[in-house]
Amino acid sequence: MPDLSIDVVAKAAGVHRSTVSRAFSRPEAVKRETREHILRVAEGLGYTMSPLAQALRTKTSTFIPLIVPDITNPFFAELAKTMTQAADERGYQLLLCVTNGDPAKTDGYFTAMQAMYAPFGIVAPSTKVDTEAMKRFDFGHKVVVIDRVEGDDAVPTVTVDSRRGIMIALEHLHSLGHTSIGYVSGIAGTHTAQDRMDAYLELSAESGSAPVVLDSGSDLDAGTRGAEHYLEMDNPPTAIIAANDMVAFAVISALGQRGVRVPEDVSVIGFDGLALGARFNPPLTTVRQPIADMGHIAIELAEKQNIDGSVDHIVLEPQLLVRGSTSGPRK
Amino acid sequence: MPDLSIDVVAKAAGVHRSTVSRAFSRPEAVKRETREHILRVAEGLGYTMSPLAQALRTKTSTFIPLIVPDITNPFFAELAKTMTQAADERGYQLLLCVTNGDPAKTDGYFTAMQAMYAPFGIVAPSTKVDTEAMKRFDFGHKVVVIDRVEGDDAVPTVTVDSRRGIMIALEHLHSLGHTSIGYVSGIAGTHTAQDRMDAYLELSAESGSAPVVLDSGSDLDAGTRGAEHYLEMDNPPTAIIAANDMVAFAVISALGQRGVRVPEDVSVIGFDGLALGARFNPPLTTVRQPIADMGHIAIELAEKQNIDGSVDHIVLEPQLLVRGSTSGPRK
DNA sequence: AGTGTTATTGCAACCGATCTCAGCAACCGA
DNA sequence: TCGGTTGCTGAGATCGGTTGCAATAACACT
Repeated sequence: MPDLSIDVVAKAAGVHRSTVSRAFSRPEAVKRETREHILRVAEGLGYTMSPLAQALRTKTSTFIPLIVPDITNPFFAELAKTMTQAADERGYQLLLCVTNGDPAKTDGYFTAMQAMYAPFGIVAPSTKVDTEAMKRFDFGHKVVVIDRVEGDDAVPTVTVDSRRGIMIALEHLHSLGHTSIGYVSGIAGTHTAQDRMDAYLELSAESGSAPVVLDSGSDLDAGTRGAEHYLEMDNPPTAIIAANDMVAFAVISALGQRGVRVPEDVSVIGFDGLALGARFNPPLTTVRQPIADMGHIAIELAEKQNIDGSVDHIVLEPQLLVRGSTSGPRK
Repeated sequence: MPDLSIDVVAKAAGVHRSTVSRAFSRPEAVKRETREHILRVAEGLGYTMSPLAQALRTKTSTFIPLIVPDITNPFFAELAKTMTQAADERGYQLLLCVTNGDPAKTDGYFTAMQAMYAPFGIVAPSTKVDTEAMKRFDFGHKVVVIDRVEGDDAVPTVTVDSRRGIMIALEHLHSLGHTSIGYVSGIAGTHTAQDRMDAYLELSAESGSAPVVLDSGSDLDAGTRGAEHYLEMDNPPTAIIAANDMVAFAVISALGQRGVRVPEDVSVIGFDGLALGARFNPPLTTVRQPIADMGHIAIELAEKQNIDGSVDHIVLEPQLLVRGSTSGPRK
């Protein structure tokens, strides 16, 4: 395959470069026969335009970066999946950027994005810090964030209603007959995590029962710690709300290792609605976030902003997803 | 931030473009003072070179595509994670490409890669088909595959020794006292899946016990089907080897829903060594693949090939990772 | 026939780098 | 002092496209 530039196609079709260019990117500007002829020739040669050259010249590309802290976390993986799809439905090419929670890397990715003329970017932040970094770039105003953002209405966001989600979980548990419901938080840092926790505290108090936050630290072993705390209690709650599905998995696993059964001994409900939850043991009851919608909406918001400058803040409704990890309280 | 091209830096530093260029990409070719001066000026302006322009001119970029069928599968997620790291340790930028098993998409990605002057690519194939697609590109000879490849020694590969892995699993189970050991296969299509199955069949026969392949179909519900098959048997095996961790999860989950306990009633061992397995209920005993090594090695192989044209086939050793899903046979 | 539009296409500069080649100054030995 | 290196820098073409502008063709109308 010798280098296939626009010029060779032009020559082969007997027209000028610019005509070939137009045939591809501004079809209405070239006579139909000519265009069809060019396209046919190009096809025959197996020619495609160089996105690099295009980006360089037009100062805008179809690369759209998705910045996530950890692709290993199934939530982000599912997000990435739906976003890749949403992206190339619209002719974009998603670039996955994994920061591992390193703000320096976030910064690096931002400058890289700018250099690549990305029309916009999507950020699923690990910590509030990331959104700070964001603001240091004028690029910052072409980013949509999958989290709540504080004190900056200029950036579009899409989130799920945390309070509503916790409420749903609580209601589900109440309806099952639980009155003592604990909470295990996830990794702190995001507004979302904060919101869920706050919601739990508030709603719990409102319903008259004292909130029981199981010690969970702020690291990956939140689940384990929470489980230990549970075991040490004289009067442990009969149900546990986990800040997210991963934490729920960890809690159930840790509990299981100590001989505590779910849902027989305690009910556990997660928050996320990961597909993985269906294959957990037991299948995880959880508050489902419409992840696929989030992905699509994020891209729509970005495009919308790019066109008319509008900045929306979409809040989606979570849903209860009952599987096997909750049941009536023991005894 | 007005456009920051090499020319503005040149002007600001009072030198010619080409000197700035050299200051960055061929430091030894420019006088030290000059270089330092330029670098300082550039720094002050917050200038970085445009990877696009560079790629266009040099016909080689630092984008390296990682093509996976499904990022939602934790195995690929972990691979992606270690590869991003390995990549940017070496100054590359990993582009995650998700095919969802669609060969057409694989094709599309390949041409995109070529267009972006990727120096090489990494493919973790979902099916044998993908590697076919690969060969249609001259790019094909700058790809390393994370799987075995048949009939084409020209492409570097890195895999883990399937046979050895199954052997390890079998030995572990035997040493625990199991004699009747079943197998649940994963999604068919990759050589790896095939190899594991073959190894099971062979080794099982060699050890004198009749192989018991639990019906698992070829789709996502392999685990469920396997579990059902297990339940229907008059004399079910006392232990099960799952083709990979995800299948193991599904099997345990399905079994659990039917009241069968792991490892009390049946032992289950997986294959992969996913981090997630540690948080499963029970924590999954498994044959661990050195995923991180695979990522690094894949990149090394690619670089090596690019330099001296050598094509290696690395086969890594798997390890036993004992957690909680295996124990002695019941009764 | 003369002139004004409109539809197409060609020309050439430009995007932000790289790289070959040539120019020039300093340095070396004879 | 002069030819020969060597070291460093500038010129300018080039990578693969895009796009404003000019040129030409085609068609309509008076």
